[in-house]
Amino acid sequence: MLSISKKTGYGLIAMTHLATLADGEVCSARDLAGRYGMPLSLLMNVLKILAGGGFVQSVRGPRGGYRLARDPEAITLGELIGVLDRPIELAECLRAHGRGVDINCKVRGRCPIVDPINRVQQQLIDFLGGVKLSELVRPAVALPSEEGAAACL
Amino acid sequence: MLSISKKTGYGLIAMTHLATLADGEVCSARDLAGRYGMPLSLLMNVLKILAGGGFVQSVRGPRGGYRLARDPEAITLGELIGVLDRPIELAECLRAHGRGVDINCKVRGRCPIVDPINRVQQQLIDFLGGVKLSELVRPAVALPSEEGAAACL
DNA sequence: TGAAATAGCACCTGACGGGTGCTATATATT
DNA sequence: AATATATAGCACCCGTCAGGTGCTATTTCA
Repeated sequence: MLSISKKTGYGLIAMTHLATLADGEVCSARDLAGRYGMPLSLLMNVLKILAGGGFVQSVRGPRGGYRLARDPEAITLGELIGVLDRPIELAECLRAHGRGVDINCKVRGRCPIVDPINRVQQQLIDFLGGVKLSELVRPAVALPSEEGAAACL
Repeated sequence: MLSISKKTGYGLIAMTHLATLADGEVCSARDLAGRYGMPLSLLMNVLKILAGGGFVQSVRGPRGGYRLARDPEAITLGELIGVLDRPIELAECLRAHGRGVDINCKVRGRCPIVDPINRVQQQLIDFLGGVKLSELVRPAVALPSEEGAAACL
């Protein structure tokens, strides 16, 4: 399937919102979930992963929440997908060993499409690695209301 | 998940092999399955789908098999993924209504990432739609042996 | 007539995406 | 100190679907 998981979708929504915050400001998971109609506990899982990956900083306690830990210019769509979903891997045999092709296949004869698919995969990785979070925020529509629903992802 | 399904993988292997056949020659599903170690009945499903989609022609009866129905130059990776896997759709809300954005979301407020993701998706579609089967075949390694195994996809 | 091939079902099964709930821990406010 | 609000970290459930198997019908060459 060539699609983005809901986890990644929720993560992207959260990240784009956090990117609109003023310096030092934080936003709670509850707030984010309420704004965009995302399931709270699932969003917390996502934010936890993002915190572990160094994408967001968490502030505990009342008035706590999350803020971006890095410049939106320095975060790419490829990275986020890699952390929230899984590293981009068009085929099992193309494990991300740097840029090499790893053969897990129980192939005696060579599979005719490993090389071509690997080429395509590299282009895909390069492409997604070039899409910055800041670009996703550009027409940034920060929702003002407390309640909305984004069940689309 | 950003990956190619096994069905698509099997289909690609089959198509690349068929692309190496001489004019008028056919290759049976059994032969293909044997060469590349693909499960026969599953491959037959795949070939059936490809036949239905007008990508290959089927010849029934003994000495029958499959051949390409179109010029490898006129078949794109994007098309094959669309038929064997499903149309490329990064998010549910981005149904392939031509090029428009369709909102299935139960969104009251606007989801902040629909537009950016749609842009990315379009670029992805354009990219995969530009990869021709003929390009995948280029270093074409047609397996000579009767038996091999390509369990990598 | 029989063997070799595709055509077309129906069905099984394991993995995983998506989601929920509970408990522990940190911290600001009172 | 107490309490309320937040994150942290689990354990677990469930429906869907990719991946795969098996059987039967149909076509067609030898």
